This record gives sequence, structure tokens and C-alpha cells, in this order.
Amino acid sequence: MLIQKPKGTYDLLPEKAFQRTSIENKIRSIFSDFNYNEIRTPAFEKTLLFKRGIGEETDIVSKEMYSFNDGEFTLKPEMTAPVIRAYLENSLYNESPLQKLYYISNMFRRERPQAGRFREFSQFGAEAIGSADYLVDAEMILLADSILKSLGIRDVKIRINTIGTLAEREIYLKEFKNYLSKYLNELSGDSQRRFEKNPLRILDSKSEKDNEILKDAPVLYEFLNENTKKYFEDILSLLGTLNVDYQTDYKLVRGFDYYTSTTFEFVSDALGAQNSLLGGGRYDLLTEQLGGKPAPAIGFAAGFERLMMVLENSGFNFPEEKKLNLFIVSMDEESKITALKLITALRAQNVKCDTDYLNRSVKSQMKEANRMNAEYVLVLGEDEIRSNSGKIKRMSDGNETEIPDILNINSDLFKVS
RNA sequence: GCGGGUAUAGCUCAGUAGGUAGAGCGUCAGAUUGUGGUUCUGAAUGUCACGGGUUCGAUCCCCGUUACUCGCCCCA
Repeated sequence: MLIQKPKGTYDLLPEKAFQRTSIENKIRSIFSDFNYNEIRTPAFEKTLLFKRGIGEETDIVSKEMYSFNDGEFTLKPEMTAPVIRAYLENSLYNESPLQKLYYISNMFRRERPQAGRFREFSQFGAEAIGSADYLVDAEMILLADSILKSLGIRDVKIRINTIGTLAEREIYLKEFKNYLSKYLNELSGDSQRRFEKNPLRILDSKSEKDNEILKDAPVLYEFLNENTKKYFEDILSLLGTLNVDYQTDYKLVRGFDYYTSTTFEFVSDALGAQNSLLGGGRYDLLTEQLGGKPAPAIGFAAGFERLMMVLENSGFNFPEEKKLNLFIVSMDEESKITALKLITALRAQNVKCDTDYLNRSVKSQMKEANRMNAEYVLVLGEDEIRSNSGKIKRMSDGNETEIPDILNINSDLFKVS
């Protein structure tokens, strides 16, 4: 019995891996344009970091983490807490009061896999730490939007909301739970459970009946004070000025404990049930929760697998691997050795070339060259070795060019295209 | 953790009203022996997911298991 990959993981075979890498590079260049710098953190952290950061009660921490060494360490299930940990541990605030960081990294959650959801998955995201200016909120949304736009993605909707301060939310939750308690028996089983654990999440329930009940529920926005509202309105008007197409959604909340005030989400219909492509928000209290000095911060994270799904569904024109410039067909021991010498010299001049290693017939080697999409083929045999001359054949039209001194072939021949 | 669907060649999938399997694509070889893409000819490859039951006989029917997949939950 062959050993199979673990549930919820996947292999990226060469074609897909190349596509993936080229999309990554595109994303990096946008981050760079926005003056965000890459940060890399360990694949695993102390489990305590996630308990404190994400919240002990969340599903992720309570039942989806890959922990080991008697629970001391955990494969990272998300990036914000590790980035903030690194920020605090390395005192990045001493280098510059505003840190603009991005990452592209793998993460791990032991969830039930489904479309767009894996156990080892990849996210790209950004964190801006150190400023409570609403301009940073706007820039963050602009950054996320620019990345998707640069990839030609048009059919995403931007939803934005504010969930206010902790104090404001407490007052609201009291009212909200008071309202819901009248309908508790009518709520879906999931929402009845959420009522105790995380009542805010009832707001984005998928149940129709829940949504019927929510129609007349108190609205969080109305419980926010003037400062909070103004901050939010300032972001919205700025986004309007910048021609960002968004919708406010007063029911948009976030799953993790560390979020405060601004929240946003980019959703796509091309994704199926897991339609959230990107999500983020402000988390002004996280640095303190992790035992560091106060620092207001905002960030977003986007699912890489889901992004690739959207691109594939939208017929995205993925770049292709560079063509093989030259394939050398060899026929005997001596020509094989000469071929290897020759391609070694050419490779040193950045010519992408290869030769046969399976002692195949000339015909099969030609087929192989064709399969590799080689631009030119050179056949090396006894005659060519003896005379140190031969012909390179251009595969697109079969034209052959006389090469007088094979051993010192001019690499410029292959540089065009 | 809960529910639905699926499991046959490397890939996409047929099929047998129960008699141990096929196609297309791909791979390999050949079409007078040193030249590809087209065409033609030929070949290899499957414990028909695994275990049990019914049966003279199961890839097909029944039960169980596992894997994959979609959805709930959760989240990006």
C-alpha cells in the first residue's frame, strides 16, 4: 500500500507550482510598492501565544491546533499573533514607530477539508503596527484591493464595518442578548450555542430563520459613540475619494478575540461556500494582550488557495515556464560527453538547455525535445564530433543553421525570443 | 464534531440486468536501421479502494471500514 499525503494537504506539481510562484511574485511586488516589508516567523510557536492572541474559546484554539511536545508548541494556525510577537520581541517599534509588514506563509488547522479549505494552507497578508490614523485603515483596504486588481480580479465585493471598542460592544451585547433571549428557542442550534459562547457571531449566521429574527435586532452601529463613528465615516469617505467600491455591512464581525473597531472582508461568488477570500481589521489591543507595550495595529489575511481558485475560475492567463532554448541529441558515449560539456558552457551564459540521459533513439530524443518545447535542437554524432561542425534545427519551422565551430558555439544564438 | 455524494488503467470516464473489464488522452516501440510536431500499426499498465456477507460464481447486490469530495460548524 502506497503512503498517501495527510488529509487536507496537497501537492503542487511543476505546472501549478510555477503558477503559484509567479502569483506570489506579483503579490510581493505590490506589497513592495506600498512600502511593506516581508517578515518570516517560525513554523511553530509556543502554544500560549495563540491562546492569548486568538482567544482560548475560539474553535481554532480549543480544537483545531496541531500541538506537540505535550502541548508546549503549536504549528501556527494564523500569522497575526506571530508577527506581533516578533514585533515586540525584536522591539521593532524602536527602529521606526510605524512598521508595515507583510508575509506569505503556510499555516495549519485541523479542520474538516472542503472546497477552498485545507489543513495545511497558505495565506498572504499585511500588518501595519503603530498608527491609529484612519488613513492606515484606508491604505490597508487599498492595498488588498490593489493586489486583487493587479491580478485582474473584478468580481469581489468589499464589505466593511466597525465593531467599536470593547466597552461599546459590552453595552451592545447586553441589549442584543436581551433581544435574542425572547427568541432563543426559535434560533438555530448553532446560534443557540453561539448565544453563550460568542453572541456576536450570530450576526453572520447562514440560517434563514436566524436572519428573520435578526431583522429587528438592535444594531451595533447605533451603540457606538461619536468618536468611533467619526473614525469609521472618515475611512468611508476617504475610500470614496479613492474610488474604492465598498459596501458597509453592520453585521460583519470577526472570529478572533483581538479585533476592535474596523473590520472588512472581500468575498467572491466564484468560491462556493467558503466565499471569504480576504478578511481583516483593526486590533488595537493585541500587543498589550501579548504582554507588550500598547500599539494600535491593523491587518488583513487572504487565503492563497482561494485566490488561486478565483483565478482559475476566471480563466486567468497564467505565465508559463521559460522555454528550453536548446536540446542536444546525442548518439554515442563520446557525443554524450561532448553534449554535457557544451550545455555546461551554455548554461554558464544563461542558456536554458538539456540533453538526453536515457540512451534513447534519435527519434525519441527529438520527441523529447518537442515535448519540452525546445526552440532549437542540435544533433551530435560521430560526424559532428569529427568535423566539429553541425546544424542547429529551429523546431518551430524546421529550418537548419550551419554551425562551424560547435565547441565554441555562440550563446547569442539562443538569447532571442 | 455532524450530514450528503463518490471510489474501475498515469489522467478523464464507460461497463457488466452478478460469469474476474474497456474507450479516449498520455506513456513506450515500430513504419527498412542519424531527425520532432500529422498519420498508421503495435505494446505495457488495473489485486474494478479495503474487509466481511449473500451466491455455484461479486467489480456489480447487502453490511462495515477507509479515502476522496461537497456542505454545516469554523474561518482566509
